Amino acid sequence: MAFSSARAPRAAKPSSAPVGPRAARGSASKALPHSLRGAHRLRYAEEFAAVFAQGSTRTGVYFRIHFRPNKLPQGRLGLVVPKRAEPAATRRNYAKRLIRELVRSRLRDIQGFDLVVRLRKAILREDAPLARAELERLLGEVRQ
RNA sequence: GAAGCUGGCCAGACAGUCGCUGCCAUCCCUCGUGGGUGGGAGAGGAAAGUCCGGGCUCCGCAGAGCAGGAUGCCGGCUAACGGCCGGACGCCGCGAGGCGAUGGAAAGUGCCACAGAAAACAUACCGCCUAAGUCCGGCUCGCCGGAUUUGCCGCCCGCAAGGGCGGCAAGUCCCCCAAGUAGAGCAGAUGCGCCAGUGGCAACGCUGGUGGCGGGCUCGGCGAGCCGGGCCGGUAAGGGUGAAAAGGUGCGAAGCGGCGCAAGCCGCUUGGGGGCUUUCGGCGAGGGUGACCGUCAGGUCAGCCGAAGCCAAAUGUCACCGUAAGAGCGCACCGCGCUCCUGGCAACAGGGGCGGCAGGGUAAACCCCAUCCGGAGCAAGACCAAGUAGGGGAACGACAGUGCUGCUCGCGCUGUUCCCGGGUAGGUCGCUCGAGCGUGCGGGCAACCGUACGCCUAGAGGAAUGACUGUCCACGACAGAACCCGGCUUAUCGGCCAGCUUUUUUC
Repeated sequence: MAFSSARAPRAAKPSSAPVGPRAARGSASKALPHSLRGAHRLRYAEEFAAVFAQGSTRTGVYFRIHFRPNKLPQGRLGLVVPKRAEPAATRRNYAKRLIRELVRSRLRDIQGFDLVVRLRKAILREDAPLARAELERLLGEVRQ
């Protein structure tokens, strides 16, 4: 099970978690937020665990997404790219970039949600459009 | 030009838009894991495998022995190395060059496919030899009795008692014999015998019959001799195999074989052990000399002489063995071993001399030898905040457990008592200025070293380099930092540069 990513979960303390919320104001001044900086990320193991435990799930060929309302003005993204799905480090990085780029352009769809995207199958470079379309479809289901 | 060899370098480029992570400057706020603006930086030659070596950090430092691991031609470089450089040697390549864990195989153990008698030294096997022994087979020759006791039967002699002869059965013995245990059967009318007839005075015949004896033939038993084979025994040379079975090659001479009319040419061989022995030599009971010691019996040491006998033995000689046959040599070179000289720091190379040519390979098989090796690793480790009883020090110390890489000894810890006050992935540091990079100069064949000047070149922490658009080209491989260096190995699209080699003037 996803060694590289599962490392974090255990530790995060509950007390330190709820700091992020306020940051959203700065970006809120802009019409469309395109940034995926600190406030838009899931950082702690407890946050991941909460999404897995309480969120909804949609599954496709390449991805499985978990999401849950977070009572914040912005959406937050977490990635799980297991070594089992993609053994080569280079292509694992490629998959993360692909996901981040796509989510960044669709930030509005996940506003107010914590989202975890989990890779299920290696994405070959020539299959990228397929994977991209699938992720867009899955993201579309978040708000329903 | 083409084909190659070696070394080095690059790792799509440019522009725009939207994004990501640090850094610097500045600004804003709800003051922190926040945000805005500007500037500048942002993966690799392998970042990989984690295979070596080191730095750094903590732990241990009480060691000793055994075990274990690594390395393995020589010299140098280096912080260190299993790396690099230079050299030596071996192999490969026409060559530039490439490859090589390259100490020891007379310390021991093991292994050596197939083939082969045999794969390691001692045999066994084939082959060869074979006196005696033993077994089997063949051929030839010989033998298949005698004496005696008892019983029975037959015949003869005698009036009878009884005696004689022969046969059979059982038993005993062996003077003699190479053998006597075992004989059985068949045929034939001729040698003997017997019967009948007949001739003759007789000796002696003739004719016919008979199958008793001898002889013949067949089978059988036994013995001897010879031959052959097996076992046992001996065995030096030889044994188409194989990567390898104990040196090789050349010339001359000799011999044999083949080819050729011949001259001549070609091929093969020139081995093996053994007996005897002169001289020289060794051992040798003992004798004698000198020195020393001594309890005066002798002892020790060093020379000398030395009977019988034994050993060794070049050479000589003698036959013998093997080979299709015969000859039963000589010289030289290479290799090998020992030794000396020269050159080299050394590995090693060159040369000279001597030699009874005696000993397969494998050590990335165990092993032996030499050298080196404390453990764990940045989740090391340090600090801070918040927070529960985990930790540290000292003293004592029997058992048990446990730690010190493994084992043994040994030492420590867990244990008890007393004292101290804070473990952990939440954060900060460690975290990138370093055995650093570039250029020049100097030293060195080189690896590398020294020096001057210049430069700062990722530091993330769910983890940063991407997406889209356009243009161009040789159409883009392998692949993503996680404490840091030096190496090795592996993966890899294409291309560039330098030096060199071969072929050579057109492939």
